[in-house]
Amino acid sequence: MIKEQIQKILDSCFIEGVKQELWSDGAAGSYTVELPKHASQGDYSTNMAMIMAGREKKNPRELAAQLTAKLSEHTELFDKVEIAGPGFVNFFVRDDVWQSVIKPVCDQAYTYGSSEIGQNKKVLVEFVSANPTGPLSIGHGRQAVLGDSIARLLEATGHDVTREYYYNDAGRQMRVLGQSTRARYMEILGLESDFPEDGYQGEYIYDIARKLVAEKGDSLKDTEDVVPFKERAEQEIFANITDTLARLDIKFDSYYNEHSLYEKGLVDDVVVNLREKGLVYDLDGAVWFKTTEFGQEKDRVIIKSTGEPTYRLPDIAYHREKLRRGFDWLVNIFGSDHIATVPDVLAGIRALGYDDSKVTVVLHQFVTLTREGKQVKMSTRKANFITVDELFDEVGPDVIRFFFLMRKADSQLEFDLDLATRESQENPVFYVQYANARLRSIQKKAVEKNITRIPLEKASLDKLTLPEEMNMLKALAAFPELVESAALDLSPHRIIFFLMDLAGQFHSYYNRHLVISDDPELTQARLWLAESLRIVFHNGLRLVGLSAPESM
RNA sequence: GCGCCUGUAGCUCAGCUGGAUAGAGCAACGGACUUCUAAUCCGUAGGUCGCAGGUUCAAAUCCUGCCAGGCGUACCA
Repeated sequence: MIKEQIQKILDSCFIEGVKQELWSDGAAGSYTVELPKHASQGDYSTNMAMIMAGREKKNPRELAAQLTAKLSEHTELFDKVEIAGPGFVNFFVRDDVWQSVIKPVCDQAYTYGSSEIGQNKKVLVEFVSANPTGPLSIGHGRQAVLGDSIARLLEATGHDVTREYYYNDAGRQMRVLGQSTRARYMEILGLESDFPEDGYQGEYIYDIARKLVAEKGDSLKDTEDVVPFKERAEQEIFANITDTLARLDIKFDSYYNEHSLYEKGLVDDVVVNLREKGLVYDLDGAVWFKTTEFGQEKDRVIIKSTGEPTYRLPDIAYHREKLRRGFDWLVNIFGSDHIATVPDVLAGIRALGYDDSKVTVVLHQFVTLTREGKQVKMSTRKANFITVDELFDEVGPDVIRFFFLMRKADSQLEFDLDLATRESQENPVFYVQYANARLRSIQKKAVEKNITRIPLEKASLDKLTLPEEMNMLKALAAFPELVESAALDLSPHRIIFFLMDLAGQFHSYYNRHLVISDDPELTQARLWLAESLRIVFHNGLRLVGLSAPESM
């Protein structure tokens, strides 16, 4: 908000200069207000003079001097305005402007940082979307946490968010799951069984088979049909998955079954539609989609010669359906192994006459697991992977969420099992939560000492003059902008880094200065600062689904 | 071969649409608890931002070419 004020003032000075013919309007829209790295360079700076100089072949420092003269008149906001370096103009904002940020923070309390920039735009966030063939692995965990945190950020910025889980219970994978379950069932009964070569070897299949034996005895032993086995396995595994997600405080608004697309004829309809447009053809008994017309290297099969569709076809139908359901923005969270599907789906919806710019795909790289400094290899089929559940039992939801959010999606994420499970105290999540708990503790102490906060209007906030205090106030002021950009860029990791930075500032301040001191006026001012810090810690933690404990 | 992602301190990673002296945590070393929680703090040390060119007043950031790693490149999902 302070940044916006500065931008406005800067714009008006720019226009004024154009009218006075000090410079042309060539630089309009290309100069920026930015945050300098060093305190000596002010609170904000602008590169306007250098941009103008580049276009007009004038001396940047001369232009900067003229700009500075205009800006210096705004004493309601600035202490001073300086020219520096090659032609930067640095703004030094008055202390009382920073001090005044406490009021909106405390007034808005748990809504501080939220906004309406999303304008109620309907967003569908699709994530996890794992087929029910086994428990959620660490890789799914990253996706679950990433998707849910992105959804939370979008909600906080005024979007109308739907969380959706898309799955397929009809494909080859599921048939193998049914066969695997049947084989284990027979095995438990002591009967001959043929475990499929590429079957699911996890212990959980035995659990499901045991339940079947307990419920049905050997009544299924002559059933050649794998469907009852598949259905039972699916039911159990899905219950397990939703339970795991619930433990992480992740809930979906809808589960979309791929099968329903076939039932409604929506898959066939895509083919008919594309055929009308001349974008599909038959070759070698298969049906091909002319993806080359959309900039790709080669055409792709959408229906195999066996008559079965490839994954592309239902995916295209599904995405068209999302758009038909009235969503303005489709956010898909995919693992990097799904890269190949993205261009096909985009080409598909474009071919069908829909706007593919409404689709944003967040691709996250893989999670590598290390234990004792060595990488652990994982495979769902061989069931030698670590599940989200197992991890949960060892470290709890906050550590899981925090670990997965500490990296941007583009980076491969190394999950150090020793660090996560061993000494949980070394974990940075506690560093942030501890700051929140300490702030609460200060407030409790004040109550014990019978010190109650006087109304904010009566507090002498001008007592907050320490550099540490000014820096924290500046961070508080920047929080709403941060939430906005983290939401629009779908980058929850920025919230994490902000919180770690602010926690560092606060811990340092805490060790050096007393909030509750002999000076009653100063104590009041600092108690209000503490309250606004606590609010921002709370809001930041909740925004990415972390808890904000009051004591630790 | 081609496409996407990554390469920044010993390790794990930030660095927003190019900006002025590249940051943090861990690990290492030395300090701080009769004061609001030491799950904390203070200090020291650590860098040719993979390499080479180019664009720009300004490049870790943009462009090109190499090198290294990951994921894809199926009539598997």
